[in-house]
Amino acid sequence: MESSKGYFSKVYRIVSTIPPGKVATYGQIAALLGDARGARTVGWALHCNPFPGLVPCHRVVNQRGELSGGFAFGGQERQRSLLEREGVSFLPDGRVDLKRHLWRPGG
DNA sequence: GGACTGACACTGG
DNA sequence: ACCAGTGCCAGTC
Repeated sequence: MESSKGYFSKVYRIVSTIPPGKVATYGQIAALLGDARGARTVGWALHCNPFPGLVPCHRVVNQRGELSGGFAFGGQERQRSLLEREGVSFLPDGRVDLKRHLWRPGG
């Protein structure tokens, strides 16, 4: 974990702290890292996600509640299925209801 | 050291 | 609320 890429490891750690049934935005994770402007780097770190299963990247969505592309876990449907199984609700638009499932650190 | 890339966020219209 | 443009950061070539 604590490899040369400390930044990445931090991302994986924070993402792994996201409880089931909740979703966090890249900006939120970046803010926890201390770099609210590093939202892009966070997404990239998840792309490099060397530990799928250990890092629930499927719980990480963008500010709009949209899931990642179709290359994440084998398709958006795969990601959506995982979230639905955890109790996450989806809007008719296919987006996550951040109003109900937005992860609140400390809350 | 410089340039390009990438699963984003913010601001303005 | 949405779309388009801009800025940020770390990693790789």
